[in-house]
Amino acid sequence: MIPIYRGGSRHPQADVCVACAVRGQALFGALDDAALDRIHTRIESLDLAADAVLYPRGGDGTALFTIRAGLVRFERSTSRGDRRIVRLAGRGDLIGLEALLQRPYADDAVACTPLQLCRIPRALVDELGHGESALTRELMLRWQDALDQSEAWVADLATGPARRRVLRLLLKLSGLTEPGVPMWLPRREEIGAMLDMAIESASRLISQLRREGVLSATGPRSATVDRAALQRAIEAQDRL
Amino acid sequence: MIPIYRGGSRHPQADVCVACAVRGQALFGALDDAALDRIHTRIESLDLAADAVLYPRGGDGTALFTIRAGLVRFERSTSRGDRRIVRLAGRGDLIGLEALLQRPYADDAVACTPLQLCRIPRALVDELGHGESALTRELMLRWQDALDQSEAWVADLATGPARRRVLRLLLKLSGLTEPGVPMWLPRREEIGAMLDMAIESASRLISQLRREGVLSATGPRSATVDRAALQRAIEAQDRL
DNA sequence: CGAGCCGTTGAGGGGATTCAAGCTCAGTGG
DNA sequence: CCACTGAGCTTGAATCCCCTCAACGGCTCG
Repeated sequence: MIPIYRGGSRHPQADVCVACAVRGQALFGALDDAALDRIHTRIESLDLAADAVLYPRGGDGTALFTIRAGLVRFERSTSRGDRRIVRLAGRGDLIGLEALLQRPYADDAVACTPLQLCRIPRALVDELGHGESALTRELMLRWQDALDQSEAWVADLATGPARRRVLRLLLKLSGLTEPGVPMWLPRREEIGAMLDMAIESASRLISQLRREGVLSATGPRSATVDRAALQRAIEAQDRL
Repeated sequence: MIPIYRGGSRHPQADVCVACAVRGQALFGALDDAALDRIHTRIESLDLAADAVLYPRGGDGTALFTIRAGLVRFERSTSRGDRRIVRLAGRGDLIGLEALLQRPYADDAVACTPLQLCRIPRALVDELGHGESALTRELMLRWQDALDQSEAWVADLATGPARRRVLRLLLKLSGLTEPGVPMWLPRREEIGAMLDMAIESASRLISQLRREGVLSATGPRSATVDRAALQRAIEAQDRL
């Protein structure tokens, strides 16, 4: 586990940051240890249970968050009243960027799995941002990544017949999972909200893929996928 | 029209920029006239015909663009080989932001209508960006807007039955049109690529809406919508 | 043990696709 | 001048995919 205390003179959070597994890919990865030392007191670690709401759409953004472990989904409710999941974020992603612009959060952010986060106050980034062009560039990268993810969502998960969409969702989910550990398998209702289909359709397709050996459940909300079989299934699907 | 020459000492493009109708909402809107004077020689005006490709996905981004007039669509091709329109941009929008990150363009950008653009070299923004925190903030705003648009696309245009998606597309298109002028009406094949439906379905629904009086064609690729009737139709649709 | 949530499966109906034909219109060349 | 062509749009008919409605089983929890 992460050591909580090490050098007596340093703030515990500084050590946590230095040892952090995602630091290399996180926002402050560009900063050196000395800079980290200056900011550690402002960043707080945060744990959330699955299905907990990290922030609501419209809530005023006073902080952004780095995902150290787990999966977050972004939801909106449609004019019809039902919710639609519009994007996912995983380990290393920086979310809630709207906060930097003094804007309300654009989506509900909800934990898919148990979450480990770092909470970064808006003011902290503002302070560091002055003149710190490496940090600015890092921020823009995050924005572009999020945009890219969202557009890919349209092209991959909102296109084609139901079976194709489920297959591509499994591909994306398995990509968001570190090798070895089983993949997060959404509830049927959640698959429906991601792919715009009825829960019965989601259930039928997941069951079918289990029978085909593409998928096998390891728990109520987790599974392992046969990557090769999945790839074959997608190609077969696209050939039609 | 825009005056091309005014003060003898200034570069013609400077006058164009000062007089530009979208300057208030454009990237360099934050800059004053003096600053504009320094950069005008680097920005060039650009006109494109409908259906022309502004830049291709994967092309290396050496410039970004401000839309002065017209509509741009962003396309990707799916693994199945067919294309999918994932987002639209209109007047005042800044596009091709990836260029700032020395990244290849993420989508094909194609003109929906005749376009008037300003081409902004990447290097220019880089230079101005040093210390210029107002510009940086402006950039981040653009990024967040694009992300928001993309997520709204999922929630609005990729959700629900075909009729609902067509209605919401008309709503979005009419919102991107300045009042008075007729709205751009996509080809049926383009509607299909935006809403993931067959061209026959798109045709049937457009025809039906025309019969209902929501829509009336003013040309082969333009139409006017009855905003009130459209709103009523959407609400009726959502009530089901 | 009953209540409630979640997942599964079946039956039936409806909406969207597919296949097909015919239409208008612009451009081309006899 | 006008048939010829091809692209885009429309409409019909048949098919099929997916939704809806429904019933049922496993599971947790009060």
